[in-house]
Amino acid sequence: EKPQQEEPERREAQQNGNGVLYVKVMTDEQLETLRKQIAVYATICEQLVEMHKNLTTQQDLAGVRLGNLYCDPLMTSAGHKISARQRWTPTPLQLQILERIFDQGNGTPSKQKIKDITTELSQHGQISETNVYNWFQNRRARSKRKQLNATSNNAESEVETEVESPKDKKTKPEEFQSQENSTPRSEEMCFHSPDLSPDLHFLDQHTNKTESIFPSNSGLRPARNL
Amino acid sequence: EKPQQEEPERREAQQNGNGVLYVKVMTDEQLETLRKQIAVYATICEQLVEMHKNLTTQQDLAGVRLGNLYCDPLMTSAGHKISARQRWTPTPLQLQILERIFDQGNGTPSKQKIKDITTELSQHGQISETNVYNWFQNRRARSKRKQLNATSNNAESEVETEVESPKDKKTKPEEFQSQENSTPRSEEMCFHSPDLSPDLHFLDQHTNKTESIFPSNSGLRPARNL
DNA sequence: GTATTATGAATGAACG
DNA sequence: CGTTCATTCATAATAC
Repeated sequence: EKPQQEEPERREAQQNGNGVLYVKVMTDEQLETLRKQIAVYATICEQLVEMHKNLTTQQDLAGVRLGNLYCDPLMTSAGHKISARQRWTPTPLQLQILERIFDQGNGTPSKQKIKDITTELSQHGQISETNVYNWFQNRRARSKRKQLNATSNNAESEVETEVESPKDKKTKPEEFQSQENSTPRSEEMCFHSPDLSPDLHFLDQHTNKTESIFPSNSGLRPARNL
Repeated sequence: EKPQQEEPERREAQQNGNGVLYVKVMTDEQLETLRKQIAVYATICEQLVEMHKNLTTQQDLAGVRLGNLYCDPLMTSAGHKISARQRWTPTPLQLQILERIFDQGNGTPSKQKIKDITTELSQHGQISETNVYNWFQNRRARSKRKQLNATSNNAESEVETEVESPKDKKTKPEEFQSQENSTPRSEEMCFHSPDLSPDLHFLDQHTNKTESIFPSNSGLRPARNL
């Protein structure tokens, strides 16, 4: 079942300085549908959270654990090898905080700073100072590499004027290499709003300005009730 | 009840052969971002629903089996492909060249080398330096792993444990190394079960049709693993 | 269609 | 700090 306006191929060539930039094209209706879907999800999530809160006031969830109780499917024959995760993985909340700190630009977290951050983050999950230190090291290095890559093969900035400037955590240099995967893993999923809307912008191909798809303040935050 | 936000007019006139078609324009990157955001919501919703079910039924969590039941009204519609590519796939020709270079033993793909190779390969299909870099990384890593596995197979008797290998080099005594949340608080609650309640009808009161503009199989699939 | 495998990409940690 | 390694995840390709 599909929307009425049809066009199998909806790529359109758009000229920029360097040649052809491929963009996706949506109709108004499709956009509206999309917007609604997101809004619905947002609302549902909030309601479910609310529901959950009500329920948990009477019941503690200490027992809830996603154990590897079922053993490791990969090691069935080997038997007693319980694979423990050996590398730290930041929870979404931790990541969010880290990113925020990183974005504040104070590039070099001092020793003391690391300690503080670690303390704060440890409230949201297991973490060590080493983890924090490494994270900043990696974050900086990769950010820089991306920047270099971007400037080297792209002299022209067509979409720029983005909200973010110094950190560009999502600026994707190549148009055909659009991975940039910050895909949330389900194990790390939690209730926090996945940071919707603020960074989403449409490209105005005529004025070279960007504008947000949705109004930033009311946009995807229905929040009321179903 | 419909999320209430008024969208200022952001139409753009775009010429096509048949006249003026009003469309929205997104870059690949923007589309990808959007898609991920929705996916996050979808996953969160599933987890919340699951949690809610667990709580309301006072069910012992150890016994919760997850069915691969997909009942996502938002995602199951047949969409058309808006977003095409997600990951680079080398053409046979490119692969051939890459393998040849790899076999030459100069296991060190220097930065400049990468550039050259990329340039060469781009004549046979779309490719970026990152792709080349990743390819060599992966190629080397997997080659090495195979080697290790092969030699350890010699020992026999013990059934293969796969991940475990006599690689002491990296073993660093990390005192605070660990992952799993030992104290789940409500914000961090995570569930692995991809089971979605069949009787959730998200869109019912918003629209009658449940269509998605995204292909159901290309990324909005909320659950991590099938 | 569904399950499995191969492999591109992301990333925490280590090295120099 | 920049680079590299090791591990993990998601998905294209493929088998069933």
